[in-house]
Amino acid sequence: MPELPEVQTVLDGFTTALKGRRVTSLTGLYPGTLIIDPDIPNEVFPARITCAERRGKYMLFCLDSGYRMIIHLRMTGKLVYNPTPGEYGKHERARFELEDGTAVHFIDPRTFGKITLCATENMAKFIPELGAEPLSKEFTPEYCRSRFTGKKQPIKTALLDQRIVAGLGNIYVCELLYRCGIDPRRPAKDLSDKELKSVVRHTVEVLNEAIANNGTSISDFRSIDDKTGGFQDFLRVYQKKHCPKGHDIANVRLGGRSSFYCPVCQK
DNA sequence: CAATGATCCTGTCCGC
DNA sequence: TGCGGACAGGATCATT
Repeated sequence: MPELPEVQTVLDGFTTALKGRRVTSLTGLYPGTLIIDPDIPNEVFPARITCAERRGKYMLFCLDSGYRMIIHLRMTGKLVYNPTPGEYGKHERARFELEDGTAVHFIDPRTFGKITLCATENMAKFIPELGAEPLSKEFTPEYCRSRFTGKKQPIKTALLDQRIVAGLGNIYVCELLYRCGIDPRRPAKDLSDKELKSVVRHTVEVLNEAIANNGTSISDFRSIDDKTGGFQDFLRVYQKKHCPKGHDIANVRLGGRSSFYCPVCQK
């Protein structure tokens, strides 16, 4: 499931694959996958991508036709560059055709992923409120304190809230809390300043390690070249039976999500 | 306003 | 072997 490091990996690959190339068309192949802002005409393509950035788990693109594109992979979305054009299996939900005849396929078995085309001034309508980028200087212990004050919900749930921190998902929150030695069930408001410092430090640490390894290939995550990520080899608690120290891992549901932690190491 | 729950969707895995 | 059911979960919407 793509979280910040996986989205960054896909974005880098997609940008590289499309660098200097003209996209001749974008075709939606499943109802609801391709969303088009009613304020824009249909002539979005052909176009070149002139800029690409990530915001949380959203990929944002500028097109030289003057419009914007937003891609969210949700659970199972993948972008696959295919140098030999043609059909691409039953889970293909959208297709970018390039002028040289190659294509990028949007593959998404569970169909939650979305590609949005919109006018620049309408961007905000298609992107929800997002909190701090965890790899920016905005993400500090003081920021966490301000957002966690009065929050009774578990720290795990608060960190998954994209309005508080943008880009974290279930895997990395489980992992960073293990590194912090913090029980995921603890109310967010109860964390000490020292613990918030630890949360920030370990969030940055785990995300940077994952990015360096091209993400985590749990489920079926692949980069655009269909390569697996490598961070799954470094997971310490997520879907594990034992933590690195040999203790049994517990799995509780918090906010409807399975939450792996070590009852001995995390207090 | 905060917190919880249902929803979307399909591949995978488990038990019988 | 095959079937039903539980499970996975990001974001959104509805409910408490």
